[in-house]
Amino acid sequence: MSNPEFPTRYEPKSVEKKWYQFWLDNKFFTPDLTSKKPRYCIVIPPPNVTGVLHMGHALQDSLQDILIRFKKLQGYETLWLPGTDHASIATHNQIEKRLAKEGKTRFDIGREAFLKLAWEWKEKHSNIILDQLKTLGASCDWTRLRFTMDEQLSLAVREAFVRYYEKGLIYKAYYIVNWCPRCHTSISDLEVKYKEAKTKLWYIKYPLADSKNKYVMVATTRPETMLGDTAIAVNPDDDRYKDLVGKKVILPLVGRVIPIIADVAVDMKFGTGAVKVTPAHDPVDFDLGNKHKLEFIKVIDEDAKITDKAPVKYQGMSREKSRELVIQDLEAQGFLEKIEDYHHRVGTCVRCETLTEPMVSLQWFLKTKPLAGPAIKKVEDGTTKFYPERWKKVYLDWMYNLRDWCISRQLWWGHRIPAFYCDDCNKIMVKREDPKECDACHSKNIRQDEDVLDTWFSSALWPFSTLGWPRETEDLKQFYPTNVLTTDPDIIFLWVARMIMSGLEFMHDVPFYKTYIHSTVLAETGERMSRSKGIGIDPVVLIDKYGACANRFTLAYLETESQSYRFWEQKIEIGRNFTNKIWNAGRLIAGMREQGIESKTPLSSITTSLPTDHWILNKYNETIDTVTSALDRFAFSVAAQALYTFFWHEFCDWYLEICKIRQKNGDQTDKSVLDTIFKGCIQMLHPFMPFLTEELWHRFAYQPESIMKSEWPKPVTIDKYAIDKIEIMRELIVGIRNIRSEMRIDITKKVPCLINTSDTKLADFLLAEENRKLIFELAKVSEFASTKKRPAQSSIIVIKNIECYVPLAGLIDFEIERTRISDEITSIQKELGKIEKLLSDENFLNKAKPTIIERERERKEKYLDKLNRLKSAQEALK
RNA sequence: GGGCGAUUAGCUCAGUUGGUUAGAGCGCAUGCCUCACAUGCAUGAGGUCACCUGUUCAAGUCAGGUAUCGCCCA
Repeated sequence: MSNPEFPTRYEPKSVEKKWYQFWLDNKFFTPDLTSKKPRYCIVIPPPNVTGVLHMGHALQDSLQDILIRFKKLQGYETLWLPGTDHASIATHNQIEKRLAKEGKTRFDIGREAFLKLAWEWKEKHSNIILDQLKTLGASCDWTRLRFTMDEQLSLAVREAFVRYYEKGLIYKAYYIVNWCPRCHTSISDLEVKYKEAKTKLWYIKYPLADSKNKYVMVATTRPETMLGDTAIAVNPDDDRYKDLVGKKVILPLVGRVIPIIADVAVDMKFGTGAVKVTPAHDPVDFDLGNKHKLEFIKVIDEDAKITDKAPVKYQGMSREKSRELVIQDLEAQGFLEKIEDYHHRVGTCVRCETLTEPMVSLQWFLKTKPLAGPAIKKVEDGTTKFYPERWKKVYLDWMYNLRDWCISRQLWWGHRIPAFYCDDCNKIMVKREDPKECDACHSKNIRQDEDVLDTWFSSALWPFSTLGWPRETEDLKQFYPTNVLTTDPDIIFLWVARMIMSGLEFMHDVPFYKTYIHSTVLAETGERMSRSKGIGIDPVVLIDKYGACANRFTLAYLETESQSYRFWEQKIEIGRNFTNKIWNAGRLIAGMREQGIESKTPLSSITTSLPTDHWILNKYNETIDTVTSALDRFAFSVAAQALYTFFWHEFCDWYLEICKIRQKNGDQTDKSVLDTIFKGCIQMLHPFMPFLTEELWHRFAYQPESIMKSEWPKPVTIDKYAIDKIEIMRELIVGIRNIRSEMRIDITKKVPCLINTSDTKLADFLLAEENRKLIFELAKVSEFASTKKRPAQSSIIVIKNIECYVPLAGLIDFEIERTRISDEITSIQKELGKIEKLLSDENFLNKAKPTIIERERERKEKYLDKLNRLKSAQEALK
């Protein structure tokens, strides 16, 4: 059949743009706030505004779209709220890179000019990823598109900051933070990645102040920081050093006299058991410094250079250079005992991989303890749940050990901290509106804090700031709390935890009831995909090449509870071939319709009396149940596979073949069965394949005007009386095909076939005209009749209580037939052996459930019967 | 060091509450361009479920341990 209107291959390019525009034009993505339907809402995890789509987005957003479209069909008023975040550091880096090309830094051009450039950059790039989401088919409500630096969302950030501050949860303090000398800002603990590094362990002698020929030896991986040492620490239980605690040593190269302190935090097994303490440059030492009231001497500055607090000769040197010189000097002066190879983990900036520098710095912090309590409780008590459940523990473990969050960044792109300082009286004001003068002394000499907030501070408000908070909007009333958040494991701490905390703080309710953590898509090698390393594939290319539907379906088909899966281009053939299969089934059915298939859908009750119709409808009903319950528990792979198997291997391979035969024979059937199933399938496939299914919906002129507006299919009432018999018929057909194949019987040559059974109802059923015709065609059979005796020179098939003979004098290779039968006897005997062992075991008979015992007895009967028949067939062949 | 995953067919992976001969896709073999589809159809081969020890009438499935790989946290 060649029909230019319905080509033999599904061509996604020709339909995708059209339908996306159609959905937009009809505002199908925008919820009707006046409807009576229950609400279902997802807020998108906002991608970076200047980013591009990667495989992780493709998966994550496909899954969200599947959920939204599924719930919409199920009768919910849905909202998928899209948006982007400003990605403070990432965007900053981009702009700075451009400036660097002109030989400039941001400080050369100043804050205003820098922000102008950043906004230009944002405007230029913000549409890229959004347009890519559209090609994926994302049914986001673009009329509600949000950006974290929108006026409204910025207002929310400011409101949140002020409220936290007024409650005493935000404070400014000197504290040890992670500093990136290249990004030139503090970063949070979560933004530091620890990497394995091969380095040395230097052993340095610190002479005792009261007896200079005695010394304490310490081991360190960072000798240059010794310039800022203010103590030596040992474990109080360490017998080696008990006598020394309380004494003083002289810091080599510097000459400072520093104490030896005892603290349980010291690991006796590390190095010599004595460690140097640099409170200004190490988190553990920082705590020690506070506890033991040590001096904090900052010897490394924001550029990672040695400060003027160190001896003059080292000042202004880089970390690396000063290390070399310190070692050289220590050795020259006899303080260096030895050097060992060592590997440990060093902190690097997630953005630029520069070694981070722990340092004491004046920053803004959010107290997390008071916020964490309720956020822990809501997860412990199941108000908000993680899927798969194991992530709950990951969340809780982190929450139990939460440290205060450093929220200030020494950057310009972002939400500027609404704190104002009076230069005359030093008052700090944190306000919703910019103040004109100092509250205390009325001086006009006031200035705003230079720093901006961590991007995640605004992201933490996302589930409600996007809905209008702090205003009490209709959106907020209708869609908060949202239903589910879908994201990847990395984001649990960065975002999920913080959203739950701020949601509870400001909205007094969780931001979402369910958190689905999806798999990580890895490259073929099992490595994480990375654009910069050239590992992995670009979803944009895949969508262009194979279409969005193939891409989405494949990703969902592979999405199990596993923590990751490998993906490479060839895998998309699963989806590509399936889209084509659906398309072609559509072509076939369209052709049948032209020849008189009427659409009587929806079917409330089926009028067909054909057993094969009831058989396929039964499978169809099961598929509806499987898909519905799977999607409700985020079992995407289960849902996709159920649809795949039913549509391809049951509906196409069997039912459509049956329909073709009926049509060929000119038989009248209730064609609405065909239509019901096809329609229901494309509806269930719609969340996975929105474009293809909308295209078919229109080609079949189904109602209503869009598949998006239709209702999720419901099971059809059927009669199961003949389902077992159909299964026997299928086994029979497969059996005959097997014989034909093994005996190398040409496809054009039809074979005669005889059945022998004591079950007269079954015999009548199979011999009934409508079924006989099916067997004729599907198994290429010439005659089909009943017999009581096995003909000579025939091949045999034994199924339950029926056997079937294929008499083929001259065509059967008896050697093959003998092998075939003896192989089957062997496998049955093996199985029978297991069953008999079970049934003769008294423990089994006493302890197993009666239904299990009964089943085993039935199986034994069945196999024994089959075995006897095969044995007599074997005899006959001798 | 702690936590969490993974280990099932040549490859990539499924296997709910322990209980019919452990499944799929790809690949492979054989035969087919059969008037929806060769991105297809039919048939088939292929697995001591990583290893050890337990629990149980019964373990791929539960418990403990070992090995290898991966992710996260310190």
